Amino acid sequence: MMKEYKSEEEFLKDYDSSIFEKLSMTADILIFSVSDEVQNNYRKLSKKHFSVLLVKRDNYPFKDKWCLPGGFIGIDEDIEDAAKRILANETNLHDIYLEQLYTFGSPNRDPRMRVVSTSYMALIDKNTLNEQIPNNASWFNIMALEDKETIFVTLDNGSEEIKFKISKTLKEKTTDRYKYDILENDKLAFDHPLVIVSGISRLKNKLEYTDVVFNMMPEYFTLGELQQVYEVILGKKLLDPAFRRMIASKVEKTDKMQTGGGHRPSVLFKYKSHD
Amino acid sequence: MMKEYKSEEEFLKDYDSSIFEKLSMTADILIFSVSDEVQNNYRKLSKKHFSVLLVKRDNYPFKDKWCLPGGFIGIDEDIEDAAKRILANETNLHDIYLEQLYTFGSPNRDPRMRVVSTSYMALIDKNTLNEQIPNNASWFNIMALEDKETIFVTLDNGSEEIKFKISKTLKEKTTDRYKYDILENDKLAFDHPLVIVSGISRLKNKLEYTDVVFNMMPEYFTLGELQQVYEVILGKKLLDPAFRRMIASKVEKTDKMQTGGGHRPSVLFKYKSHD
DNA sequence: TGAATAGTGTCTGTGAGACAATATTAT
DNA sequence: ATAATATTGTCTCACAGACACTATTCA
Repeated sequence: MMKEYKSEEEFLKDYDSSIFEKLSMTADILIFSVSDEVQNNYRKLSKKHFSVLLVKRDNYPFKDKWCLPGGFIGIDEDIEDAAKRILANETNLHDIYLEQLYTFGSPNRDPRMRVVSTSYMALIDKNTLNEQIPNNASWFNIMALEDKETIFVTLDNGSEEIKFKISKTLKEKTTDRYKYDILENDKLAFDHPLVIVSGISRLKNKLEYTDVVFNMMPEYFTLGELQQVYEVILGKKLLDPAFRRMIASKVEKTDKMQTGGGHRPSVLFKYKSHD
Repeated sequence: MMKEYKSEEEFLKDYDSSIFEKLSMTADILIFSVSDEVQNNYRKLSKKHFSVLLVKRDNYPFKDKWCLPGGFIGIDEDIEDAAKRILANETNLHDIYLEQLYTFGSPNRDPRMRVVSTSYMALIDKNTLNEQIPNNASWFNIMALEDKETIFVTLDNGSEEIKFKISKTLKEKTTDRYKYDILENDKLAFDHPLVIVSGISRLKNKLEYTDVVFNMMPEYFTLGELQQVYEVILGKKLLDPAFRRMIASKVEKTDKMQTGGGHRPSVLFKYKSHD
């Protein structure tokens, strides 16, 4: 028989929080950015890559595999604060664009015990990274190919290549939501291939209807560079005039010019808020 | 000094999962639907309302306040499975549209202890509810008014009215993401006003670019009814011809007609997948 | 007949896709 | 001069907003 309490205070004094078995939580962060490839042809622009920061695990479980920067959430720590803490650990950056993505809660994600993980996406401009990233961390360029039912992803940091394959199945006919399953994966720990794929998908969508891209850009940029960033994340070429029309209201022309390439100089723009 | 392990198996055998303090997790579900208001004028259509299912708490904490259907997640239970279990508890429905929304993780959401909650949104067609909902549950019609910085919500189940007020602040200039804070709230438990508001916002967005609305419709419906559902959720009137153009590719005319109102009969349509 | 809803026609403006054309630089 | 990128012009087509008009029912 349940005891009758007269007030909330009385109830809380008595409350035994151990009646439900508790679990551990982590926050994992997709730190996305854009990298420039060194270019020797003096005429050509340096090619841009879409990239993500991974960390090599130096401990079990999944020792020597790569994973997303992450960590356990403190018992009195807000989840988003935990994400910020982890982000600052890796990059020493603060006040960064950070968005909660999805909470992964399959019972056997982690071989140690029950761990639920909330994933976040951070968008950074690499130029603001004045400090070095930690030894065990590395930027991987992302190449993703996608057909109706499969996603092929290759991550490349210049010396190592990580490939994995994900199947996608429409969850229901009324939406564009997919259930993702790992088909092939050697080098990534946990279910992080799923986290990466869902993050890429979210970012692609956000590019189309928000201004998030400017979180990955320096203060001044050319429209050509900006277009390249869109193209490399969306994975498709865009038409110049259409792109410029689309972006026109979001940017502001400055009196600075980008010169030095063996071609017509380009006006430098900056982000203009408001719409 | 950390012990050196030779293999993952060896490591796991030794692993002590108690080194991090664990926490509790719940799943809370926004069960959205559409209700018909009884209508006595034989000519008029019955007015539709956007509605959500709430449960009256019969226990501390927040005794006698209303809250979203929810419950603790079992130590070996997938979060989404927990959400389905809770949904079935309240409605006895299965195979329902269910979407993860957001994970709320402020340290003091729950006065008992640290509880992180993942919220889900379920969309149902009330006509498929053959069983009664539980005694302590009730459908509330949603009326939401919104200006630049505040959201006023009134929930009404016919005999009781719940009002609350939320402030919204743009998180950053590059997106349309808002930080919500509760300004006034008497009758709802926990941070559920925030959950409700973020769910409404998500649903509004989804209406515009997916077919989720059909999860709330019966198999056969008139375009007038369908338009009313859009209008009542979006909180604005739509123009008939524009609405019909927009919806045309998603529905299929049937040979059934809706008659009996004091006005021209209406063709019954059904959802047509593909696009 | 009239209130109420169902359904269509059409004008206009906006904006995206497509392609062509011109402009400017360093070597 | 030439390769490479920067930038603009313009035609067409699709589509959304707006408003007007016609159709059909039942008390």
